[in-house]
Amino acid sequence: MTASENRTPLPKNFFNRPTLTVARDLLGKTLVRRWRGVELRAKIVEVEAYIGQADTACHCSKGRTRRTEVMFGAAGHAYVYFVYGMHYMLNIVTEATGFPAAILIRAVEPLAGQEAMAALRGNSARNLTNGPARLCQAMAIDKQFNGWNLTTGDTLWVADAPAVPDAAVARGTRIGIGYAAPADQNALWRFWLKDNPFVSRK
DNA sequence: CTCTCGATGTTCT
DNA sequence: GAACATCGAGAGG
Repeated sequence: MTASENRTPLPKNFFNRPTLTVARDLLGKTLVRRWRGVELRAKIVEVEAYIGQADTACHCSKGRTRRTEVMFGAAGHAYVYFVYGMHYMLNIVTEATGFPAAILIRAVEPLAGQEAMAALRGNSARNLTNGPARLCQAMAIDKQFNGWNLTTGDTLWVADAPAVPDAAVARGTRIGIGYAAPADQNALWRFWLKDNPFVSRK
């Protein structure tokens, strides 16, 4: 088995660390989804961190509600939410139980199962996985995975892959958070792989 | 390439 | 009732 075919799920301890560290280390790892007998695989190429109740960009800044409950839970679980009346977003919960934080997966690069992904997106779609809602559609990720344990290797998980060197990592501000306080809008909490064509924006 | 705009339903005020 | 961690279509350069 080559590194690109690794199925070993990242353990809870990988996610139970400072969110910015986890975000940076998630780059290059493999998102795996078993769907109707097909294994969909994609490399994580862009992420954003949402950290704690003091972060006004984070949903958890509104407190512990039915929606944000998962973020207050154990690391390594999925936080999937619905926005704009039509889009799902995939996040991974980080840090200790009781501290709300998560990482939004913003873009991935398809590695296997591209035909199924294209069918899920609608075969006329031009952009397969370069956006948080697009990748959810391409990998059949919806509300059923909210609260899903991503560390067991069942149905949806993150597989280990070789670490990405610092020279390949870029960092900037988060996207689509104009409602947040200026300091939070300016935080460099978005990470992506330099020059990767599947990143959502330049 | 850029931009503007509408879709659509859950969540919280 | 307003806002929303977005996307795709359509108009224009």
